[in-house]
Amino acid sequence: MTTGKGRKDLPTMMDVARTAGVSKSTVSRAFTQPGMLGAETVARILEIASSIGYVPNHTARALSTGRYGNVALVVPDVANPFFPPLIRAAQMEADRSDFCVFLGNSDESWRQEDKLVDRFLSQVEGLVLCASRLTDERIRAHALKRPLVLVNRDVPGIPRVLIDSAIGVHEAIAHLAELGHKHIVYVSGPASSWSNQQRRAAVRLGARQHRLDVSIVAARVPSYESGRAVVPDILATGATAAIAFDDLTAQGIMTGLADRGVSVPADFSVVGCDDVLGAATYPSLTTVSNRSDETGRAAMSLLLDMLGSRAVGDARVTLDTYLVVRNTTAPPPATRS
Amino acid sequence: MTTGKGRKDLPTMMDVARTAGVSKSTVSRAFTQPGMLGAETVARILEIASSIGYVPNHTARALSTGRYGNVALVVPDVANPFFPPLIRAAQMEADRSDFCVFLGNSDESWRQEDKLVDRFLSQVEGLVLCASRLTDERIRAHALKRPLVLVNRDVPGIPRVLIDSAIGVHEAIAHLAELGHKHIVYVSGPASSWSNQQRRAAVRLGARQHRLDVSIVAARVPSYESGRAVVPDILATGATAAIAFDDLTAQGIMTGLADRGVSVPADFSVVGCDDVLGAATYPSLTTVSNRSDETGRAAMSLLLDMLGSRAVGDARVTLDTYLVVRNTTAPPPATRS
DNA sequence: CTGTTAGCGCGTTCAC
DNA sequence: GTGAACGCGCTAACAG
Repeated sequence: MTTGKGRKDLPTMMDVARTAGVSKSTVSRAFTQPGMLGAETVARILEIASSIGYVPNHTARALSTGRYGNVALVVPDVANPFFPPLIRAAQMEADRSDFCVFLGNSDESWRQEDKLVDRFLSQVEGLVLCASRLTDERIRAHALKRPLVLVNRDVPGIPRVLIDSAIGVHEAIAHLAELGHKHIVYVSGPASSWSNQQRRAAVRLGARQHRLDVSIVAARVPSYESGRAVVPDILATGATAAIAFDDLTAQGIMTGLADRGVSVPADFSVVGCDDVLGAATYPSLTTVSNRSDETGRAAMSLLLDMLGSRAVGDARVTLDTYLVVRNTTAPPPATRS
Repeated sequence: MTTGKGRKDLPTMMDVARTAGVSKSTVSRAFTQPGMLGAETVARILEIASSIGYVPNHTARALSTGRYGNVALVVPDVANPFFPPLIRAAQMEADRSDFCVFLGNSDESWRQEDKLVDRFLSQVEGLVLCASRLTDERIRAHALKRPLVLVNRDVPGIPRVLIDSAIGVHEAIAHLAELGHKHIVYVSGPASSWSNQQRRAAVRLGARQHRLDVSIVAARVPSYESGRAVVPDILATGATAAIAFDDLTAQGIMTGLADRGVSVPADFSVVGCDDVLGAATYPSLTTVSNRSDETGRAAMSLLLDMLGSRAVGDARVTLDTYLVVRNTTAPPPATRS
């Protein structure tokens, strides 16, 4: 049925065809295969088109070609400073190939993420899932329907780009050990987060190598508030240094510490992850680097390659990290140890 | 024609219909008007559908109904910390009404923005343009085709939601005047930015009221680097305080000042705008508040209202601001004035 | 080089 | 309560 009367309808190919005295096909070709038409014909059609404000209907084109010209990008939290640079880079990379990008915010929930993916599936050619909270099975199921690229999530068989924070975390442990710390705490992030699992494992391994005691304190959601909230738990462990899941959490921890009169780094050392705050905090935060923009670009680029049917097999891109030493780490207080 | 052989095709309504022994229409109704069907029929169909992974094709539905179920959100720079909370809020508001949202990054370029809008037009029901860099005419032209909501851009006749930073800026001027400053400088943002024009005007007006000298220094793009780069120009004016277009610029200025051994706030006062950094900087930044998340939610909500054809006329929502005094402002050095 | 035809997947009148 | 037929705007065969 028609779209109704009151609605403002865009001019269609037919409108252009009529006022140009040609058939729809000709108009169509003027836009998709100009080489097949007379140069003047093309010019005239494009002229008329723009004069009446005609723009090819993306949707109708998609339906008939199966090429949607859209991709989807799903993240757990747009407002988490880790993601905006990634989103931006991915967006611009997609744009270079004239793709439109849907943005989804899963709000750290797998249900929401699953819903979004289903909604996107029928109007995109492929998707990038960042730090997906879905189960491996769901991811595989979705990947069966559309090309899929994962970011910071390691599912064998699914193309993925991973920020290998293990290296940076190892450096952080070594750094703390060298400073003389004997007992550290890892403040974890979301349980379903691959990055969190990787970092936790790296902390455990590094601690063993350097013969450090390590406690784990859980901050479910990576945020300033979470970090601030778990400070009592952190202090209760008796550790002299903390490695946080991310910078946001670390920043919250610093505030919580300050609230309790514990000064950083004199009384307690803090290390973040992701380097999203730059040197903005005071003291400036020692943290593990990241390259979220490169990650976003790489993931989108990989996806576009897949769409170009250039087979990509079981791609597994890895970006490594390093420790950025600033001013929140120092030897433990002399009274301790 | 068909989408080809090699392509992975989603299950269609027809597939569900066949394995359920009913017609396509019935399947369609099961999803859109369950009330018209037998309760058991509906259940069985939905069951089968999800078992074979069928999801209604958004695109085909859009084509036949004219309701795309999509909206677009365009911002100048996703990575500018002002926007992520806005994007997030807008995204979630749209999601509450089951809308998918396209994200566009205009990269501070009107050409890019125009291109994006055209690409979006034929697959969305409406759009939100944030801090648009387009001319009034272009905006009006686009608004003719699709419901449009502006953020921080004031075009009469087009629904818009504005953060009225004038109030906060006035407070900032009063604050500086009270501290004893006689000469201040406004570090401007993008020329085509409504917010920038508004802030500049507010600075001018406030300065006149308080009998302050005011110089203008231009930082084309709002960023850390820009702020840092214009510090020589700022110092050259002989002013004792600066109001920056935004927090990013302010942060850059603080760094540039530190590079030259000018200490804040003892030697020089700095005020930001947007309060995106929280108290993360050191000294913590005195700034003008913003409510970017509310703005995002309000804009999207307004757009959805328009789509629900609840006429909205010439809406002009305003969110006011106030000065957040922290630690980058103090009396000017005694040696001066 | 250009016009004609069929059909992408779905929603929706109509009949049954 | 359910099935058949048409059309949304466009592209891709097929003629000419």
